[in-house]
Amino acid sequence: MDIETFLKNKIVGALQKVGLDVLASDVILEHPKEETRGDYATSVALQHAKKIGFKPRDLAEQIVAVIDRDGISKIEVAGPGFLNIFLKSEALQSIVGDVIAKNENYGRGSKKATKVNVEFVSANPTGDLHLGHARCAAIGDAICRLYEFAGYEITREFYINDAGAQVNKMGASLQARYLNECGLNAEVPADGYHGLDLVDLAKQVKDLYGDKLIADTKENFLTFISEGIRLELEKIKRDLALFRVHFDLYSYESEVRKDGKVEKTLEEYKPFTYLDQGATYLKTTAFLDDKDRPVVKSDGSYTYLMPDITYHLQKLGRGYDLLVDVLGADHHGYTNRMRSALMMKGYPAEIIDFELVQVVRLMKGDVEVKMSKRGGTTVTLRELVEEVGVDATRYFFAARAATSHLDFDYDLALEQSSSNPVFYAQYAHARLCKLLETGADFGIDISARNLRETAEINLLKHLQEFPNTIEGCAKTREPYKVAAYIQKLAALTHAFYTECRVIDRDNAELSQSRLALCKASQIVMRNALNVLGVNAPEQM
RNA sequence: GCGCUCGUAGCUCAGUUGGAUAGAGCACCACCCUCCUAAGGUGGGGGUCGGACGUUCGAAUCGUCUCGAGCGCGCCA
Repeated sequence: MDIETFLKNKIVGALQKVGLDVLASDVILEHPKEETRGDYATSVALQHAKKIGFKPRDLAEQIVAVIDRDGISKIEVAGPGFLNIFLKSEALQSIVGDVIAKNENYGRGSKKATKVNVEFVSANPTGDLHLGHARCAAIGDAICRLYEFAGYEITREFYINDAGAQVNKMGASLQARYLNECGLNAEVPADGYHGLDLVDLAKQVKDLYGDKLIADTKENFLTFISEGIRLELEKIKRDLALFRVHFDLYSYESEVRKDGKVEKTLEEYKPFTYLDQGATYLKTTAFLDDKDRPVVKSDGSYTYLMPDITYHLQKLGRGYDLLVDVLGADHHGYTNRMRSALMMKGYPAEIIDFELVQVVRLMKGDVEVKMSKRGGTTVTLRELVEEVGVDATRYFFAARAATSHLDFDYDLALEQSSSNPVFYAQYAHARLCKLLETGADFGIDISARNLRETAEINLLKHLQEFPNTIEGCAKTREPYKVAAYIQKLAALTHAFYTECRVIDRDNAELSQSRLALCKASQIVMRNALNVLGVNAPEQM
């Protein structure tokens, strides 16, 4: 049993003796910043005193009087009624053996029955992935990794809008570029895609088809669209792989629309639709929306919303307990429409959740970098990765709350010093690996019984928090808190390294205990970095 | 006008769902290698938590109002 559960059970037991029924899961243990306040502190007495007509301090005194002291060296009442708990050192030292035994599974949550579908990136197949997609990819994948590590069953899904107006524009733009490649005059439409990446695709199309597509026929146009989508998607998948993001499922809008599935869905929504000026509206205001939304235009074609609803219902039909859509923050108006539409079918509002990812500004010093070097309109994911690397990019994007605007500091991401958080964490891991290698002949003492320095104890306590951190971050989908955990772990590791000499030929027993702590810390650092999709190098 | 996301140190951001003296990193200043990676560590200055009122033992956190920023409010996606 881990220490926190062990303590919580003791507290619950004590509360029972006083006549209060409290669940162990409702007991909140804190880690006081000041050592004088113990290894753990809790405010249970303040929270529950009123229920039985006690003053908080009196209840706290009662708890101290009756609590089982096994494993506890000291427990005292402080301030308005906090309980400060001091552990016996053996209790803390036992963490080391626990971590080493579980190794790559330390921190992994128990298997949950919840099946979660996370849809993210879902970029239109009309151009390269850019900065915004990169942040969505980093956050989306980190959320998935968090969920998986915490024990949830997850599906990573990418939705491809291959049927709307956007792909028609892309097809027309590609056609113009192709004609240019064939030495003919043609202009990319004003509202088309002017990026130079389409020139590359046009060359590829020409290599495949020669000049067979020159004639301006419907059939040829459809070929430009299908080939364009295929090639764009190939690039997107290649860039995602480079970024270490892999999807379980790619879903196509064209598939969603097949076999009258959208028509059927529309039919099912009949009780919630009405006609206005030739267009069909969905009564989303009956639920959470502030405005009804058109689903069929007056020309008979669907708005984007209709196939989107069909698609979400199809996802739910596959048996997920929760859908998560990771979207750019400018899509926030979309959330209530979709949620309302699902509620019309009887789903609870919580069946779907949205992660709104705020914009990224790329900064070089005080100057914002807006344009891509290659003449494109924005900086692409590929460029970013080539310049600063996958690890730094993923870490920086995942290390901030999705809802907050992010300034990505180019120079900082490249810096090889403690200023750069990624470097700082990876360096801590490499240092631990080096110590373990150098001290390999000592062997490791899993009991870690010689650890008692402040730097050692602080590190032990932090290692102990890892499983709870994972559990909590997964529930709230906040990978940036894992990054915060990593930074603290790195700081404690470096402090330990400086203050405690690990390999000491004159004191083998102490060395064995400290090497065990190194091993445990190395495991936790590696597991934590892995949650963010960042490598843990063994040497630097 | 309505809605969403925000407003915390000079800068970038946390703040464990209402707890003790509001934290971290960067930047700045001063220290620490005869010894495992100084690619590191220790210490220091720096705050009207945008503002006001309210809720209670207790508010950066919850409520109302207000000021400011960004985004959204289409038979676009």
